[in-house]
Amino acid sequence: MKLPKPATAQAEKGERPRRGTPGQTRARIVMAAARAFQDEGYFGTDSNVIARSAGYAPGTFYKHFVDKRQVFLAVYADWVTAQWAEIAKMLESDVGEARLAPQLIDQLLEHHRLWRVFRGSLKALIATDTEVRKAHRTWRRRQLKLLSDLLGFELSSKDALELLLGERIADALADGDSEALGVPRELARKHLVSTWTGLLSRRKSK
Amino acid sequence: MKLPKPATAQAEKGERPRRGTPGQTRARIVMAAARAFQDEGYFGTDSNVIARSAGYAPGTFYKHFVDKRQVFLAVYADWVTAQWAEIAKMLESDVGEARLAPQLIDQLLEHHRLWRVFRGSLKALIATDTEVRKAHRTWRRRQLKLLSDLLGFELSSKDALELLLGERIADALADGDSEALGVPRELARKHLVSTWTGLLSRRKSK
Amino acid sequence: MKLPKPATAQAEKGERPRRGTPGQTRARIVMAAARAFQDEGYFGTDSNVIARSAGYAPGTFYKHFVDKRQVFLAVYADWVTAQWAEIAKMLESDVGEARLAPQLIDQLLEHHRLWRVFRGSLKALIATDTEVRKAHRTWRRRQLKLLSDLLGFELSSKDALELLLGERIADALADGDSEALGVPRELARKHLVSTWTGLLSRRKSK
Amino acid sequence: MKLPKPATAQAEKGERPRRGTPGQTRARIVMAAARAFQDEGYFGTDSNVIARSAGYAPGTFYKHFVDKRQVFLAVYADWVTAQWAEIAKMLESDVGEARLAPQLIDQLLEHHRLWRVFRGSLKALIATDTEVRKAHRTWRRRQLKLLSDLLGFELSSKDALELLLGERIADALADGDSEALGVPRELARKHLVSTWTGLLSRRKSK
DNA sequence: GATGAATGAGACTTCATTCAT
DNA sequence: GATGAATGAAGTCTCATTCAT
Repeated sequence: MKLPKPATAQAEKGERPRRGTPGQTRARIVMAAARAFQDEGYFGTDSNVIARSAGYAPGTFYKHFVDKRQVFLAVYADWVTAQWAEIAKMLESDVGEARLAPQLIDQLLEHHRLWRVFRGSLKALIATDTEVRKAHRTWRRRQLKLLSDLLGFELSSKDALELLLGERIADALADGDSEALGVPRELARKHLVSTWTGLLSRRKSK
Repeated sequence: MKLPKPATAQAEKGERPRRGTPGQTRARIVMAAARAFQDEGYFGTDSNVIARSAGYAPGTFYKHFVDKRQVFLAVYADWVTAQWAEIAKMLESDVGEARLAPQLIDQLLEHHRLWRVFRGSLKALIATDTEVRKAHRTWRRRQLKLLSDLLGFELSSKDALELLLGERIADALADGDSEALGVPRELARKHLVSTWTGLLSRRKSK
Repeated sequence: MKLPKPATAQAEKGERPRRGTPGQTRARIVMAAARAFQDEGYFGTDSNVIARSAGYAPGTFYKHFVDKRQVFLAVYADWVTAQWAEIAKMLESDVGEARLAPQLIDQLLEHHRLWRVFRGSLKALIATDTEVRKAHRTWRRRQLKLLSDLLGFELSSKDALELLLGERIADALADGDSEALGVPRELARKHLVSTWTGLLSRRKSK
Repeated sequence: MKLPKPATAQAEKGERPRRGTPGQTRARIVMAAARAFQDEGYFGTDSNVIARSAGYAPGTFYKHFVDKRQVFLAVYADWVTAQWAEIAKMLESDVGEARLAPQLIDQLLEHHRLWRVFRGSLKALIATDTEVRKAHRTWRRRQLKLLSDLLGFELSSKDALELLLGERIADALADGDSEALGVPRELARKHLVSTWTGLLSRRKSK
């Protein structure tokens, strides 16, 4: 199973618009939206700001997305896609077995740290917005499938639980929740590393 | 250490408003807000609706809360308080050791299920709103302290991590995230029960 | 059968707002809307303009009408109501039989002249908007009933046809359509007068 | 006097666009606009939709019409032209005198029924838009002239009034207004037929 | 002649908040 | 303490129109 390239790949950064292809424009808007959602949260920005900060007029936004929620879904798709692209790359590289799990975890943590605010909005939307919830479940299933493919074996429901926990811990570390409880970052990190070490040790040749 | 009574305790249900004590009015508004936040989420309701559904005029809302965020904080406080009151009660009751952990966990899960949407909003606000974030951290510390008191021993950071995980799993179960990953509810529940069984077994007489 | 008083009756003209009763505010907005619809047509104004010209902020408009269409319906109701109030008054006055029909017709023509643009919008909305169409039909039935009551006999379908024609001629005169065809205003007027003379002659004592 | 052929005559149906003569393109856009105006009304469609549904890009629309109002005028012209072409054809055919009037009326009614929504928009625009009003009056005069030509005698202003009434009745039937008043369709139709029978009986040989 | 991406003013509507009563 | 009418800034979205290709 292959995840699509993040749409933003098409938007050469630093570029200004003025009559681009729909794909580029869309990608620039998604990038701007990602930034905005991360800076102010979904409920803290608006489509006009997103369009302008991508270098476009408000109307352009709605030529590419039927409503605000749709950019959110697009950003979400990019987020998942980008993360799994990195994971896949690491798994396919020839980093020594011992160093692989820490590396994966560090990238997981970093990713969640960078997208902390976005993920806050995501949680709120999953709870209220049916369409976002549906998208979220779909991504879940795909992630599981993808990881099975990458590891070369079927994941048990125990594995899936560990995966889920991993993500939640990453979130907790990202928003400083664990520190508030006096859990040292390193402890949490170790927990994650050991979980994944187990997972990775079982993988088939590649 | 003692957590305050949930403010809503003051609002005898079924009561109609009209010139109550400030405390009663406030409590009624908090209750109405809780319902609204749970039904539509923080970003899906408005202060006028909350006031009206509590039986008051919009202005009354602002006599008791300087802004919308403050009711949210009040609801949050109630939420934490109510949950810990239940936990404390269970720990203080003489339920047999063996049945205590499952009972605690079931109440935890139920609590998160009932407040799923509210917790979605909470996540979003923690990520964007400094004041909510601060409140969240304060509650965290108090929870830890409270549990120590209840159990009669100092919690290690490992314990704290387990606690954190427990909450996150409860959230995951509440919003159906685990099902999407094919994790049977029972598996997750068992994980929680075993964690808490360990915790409880170490407690000092009371 | 009695038609309700036009809501605008409540709005003492020339008055400025600042905390009125809902009824007064609503009435002022309806009056402003009527003016706006008459000056620029339904599609030529907007709710903000209407609110401002009634002396209110945009939000106030939506406290009284769920959307723009609803003011239109309110203006429409006022229009019909006002016209029939005048008709009823004339029929109940003791103007000599001979002078009654001309007087009625002149008021009909004047009324349509004054509301020419509004009636244009009405036609467009009847054709496109289900809710307006429904309202229109309801008013139709009430008008017929009311006239029967006023005249003291049941109207035949032939009478109803004449009524309909009368209104359409009034419209045609109002928008200058008859002049364009070289139909002298007086000719059309006479036609109407003779129709109504017949109608009136049959009425029961009262 | 001769009315121009409806422009749409140039657009062979079923044809796809792409580099046609200006006339064909224009005609296709007019056809698409007619459909749109009839389906959603003038205020319910937009120029982009019209262009696309004619098979062109938005820009093409503005190559052929300086603004939205101009297509409306073109559709209007087509509407009148098409109707009078049919009337002329009937008058020139050798249908028996007795069957001519009913046939004319039925086509009149059908025509108005088919264009009900369009005519609603027309009414609104006549009331608000000077240019449309001017066009309307011009058409009126031409219709009168044309009918004189076809009948072979000068129409009196009484005749013109009957004509006007006929059209208004056709409108009333088309939008169900007469039914709402309990006027049976057949009654209205008979009224029209008898008017036209009179008119036709006076015509000079041809 | 045709394209279609882009525009931006502006319409509709919402909602947190105020304040005179 | 309570009211609720009023506010107005701001957000979502539309659409007639332009213009570089």
